Amino acid sequence: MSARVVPEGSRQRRRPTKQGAVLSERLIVDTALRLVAQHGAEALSVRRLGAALGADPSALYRYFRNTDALLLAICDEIIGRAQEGWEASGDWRTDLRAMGMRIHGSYVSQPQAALLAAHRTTGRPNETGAVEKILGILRDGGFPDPLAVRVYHAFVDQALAFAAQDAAASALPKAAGEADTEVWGDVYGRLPTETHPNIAATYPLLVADMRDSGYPFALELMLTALETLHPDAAGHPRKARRQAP
Amino acid sequence: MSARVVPEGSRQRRRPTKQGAVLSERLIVDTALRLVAQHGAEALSVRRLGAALGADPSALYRYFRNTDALLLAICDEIIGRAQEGWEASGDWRTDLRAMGMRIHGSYVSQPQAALLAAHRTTGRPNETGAVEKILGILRDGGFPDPLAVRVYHAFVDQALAFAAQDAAASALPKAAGEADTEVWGDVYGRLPTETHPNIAATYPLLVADMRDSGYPFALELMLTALETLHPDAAGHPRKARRQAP
DNA sequence: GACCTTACGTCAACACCATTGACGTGTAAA
DNA sequence: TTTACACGTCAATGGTGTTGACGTAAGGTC
Repeated sequence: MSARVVPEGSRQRRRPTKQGAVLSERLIVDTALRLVAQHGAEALSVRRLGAALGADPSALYRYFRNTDALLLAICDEIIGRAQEGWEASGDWRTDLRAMGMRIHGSYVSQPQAALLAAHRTTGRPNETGAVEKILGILRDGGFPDPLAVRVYHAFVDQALAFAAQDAAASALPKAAGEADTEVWGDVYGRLPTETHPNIAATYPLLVADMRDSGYPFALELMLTALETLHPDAAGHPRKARRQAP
Repeated sequence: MSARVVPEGSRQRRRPTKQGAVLSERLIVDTALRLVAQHGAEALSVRRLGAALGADPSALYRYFRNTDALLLAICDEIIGRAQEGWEASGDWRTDLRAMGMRIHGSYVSQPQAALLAAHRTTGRPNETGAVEKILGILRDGGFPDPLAVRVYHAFVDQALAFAAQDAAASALPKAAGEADTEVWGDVYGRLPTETHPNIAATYPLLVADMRDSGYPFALELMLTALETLHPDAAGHPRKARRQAP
């Protein structure tokens, strides 16, 4: 049972299932994404996916070695959708900002799948393509290689980490999500000045701010710091404005 | 079976299990943490925890409504440990850096609990305590309230998001984790210069850098940016050094 | 010390999960 | 037309969280 999977390229026989579906890697991934989008991350199981496809669950093992391989395929699809139609502007700040927001947005738009996907390295084409692009932005932007690599790492992990964080918030089972929201009113709103002076003093600001994602601001902070680290900033620390000089 | 759980405060009867263990919320949480530390993330299941305690697995449901409640309890313990023995130095850079690394480190040391808890708001004492401390660092450090709140949000979310990200890596089933690592050698190492010039040019640097967490550098970048945003930096953009002037 | 109440540990069962070896059918190539 | 084998199906294995029923022993009361 070791060589069960035939790679998609060399598949030839397309035998339909009892229920008439003709399976393919593509169809399976799409169905999985639809399943997750409709019924939540916990709805994704081999059995349910088999049912949604109109096939025996074990048929999936003809296409993916195990569920992990299937997950990686799903991840790559999400990464691909994030890059669709992107064009480099030539300014590294603009391009990094756009890339960050695209990655973050794409994952958050598929919260359930993002949760499964955000921490894996797939090595598939869409992923390597994204890595290549971001490294290109930094190197073409004038960052020396060792710095570019460190920045790439921090930048990508920040985008993915926040994406997962925000996706998780929207993907929580409804009960848990409401419980979390209530905590802000029930617990934080009632903390006395004596024990928690800083929370008490800033409570209205806190409640308002915590409603949105912290990523856009965190991203701007990272870009600000990168201005400082950029070789051009060495002698003449420019005022870090986006507008034309 | 609805009112199965008796809150820890009003427990009185301490009946030992067949194997002689006397259960308690505390003992269960500690045992769970030990189990994970010793045998890895995948060793934490109700059945295995029951065995480690010397009790029937279902006995746990006398103490926690479900595994989610158990993991949240574990989480509060982790937040608590992150702050143990911390003392404010008075310098906001130093204190933020220490707090960030403590939170991140503490979560990463308990990957599976971190995964569940990093995006939840518990409102329990250890959590509110941490919020209060970080807000204090920023406000005492001279950040005006609206900025302090925004920075707090970005800072905490970044620490938690990276913690979850890195925790996820160590919490992966062993096979999946190795697969991710291998991808860096098998796929990224073989990408040709023609299609992926930037990856090919920086590959050795990339491999070396991706082995560690991106968080420490991301944290330094955030601190650098905060120097720029701090009111003191307005007229005389100081050279952003940690040493004495 | 005897009695009650009931907390709580135990047992058995349920429904779900991923995975795999064996099997036979239908497809595509020869 | 024959043949090989890809691949869909079936059945079984050993894991998971969770729950209802049950009895025992612990604690409070007298």
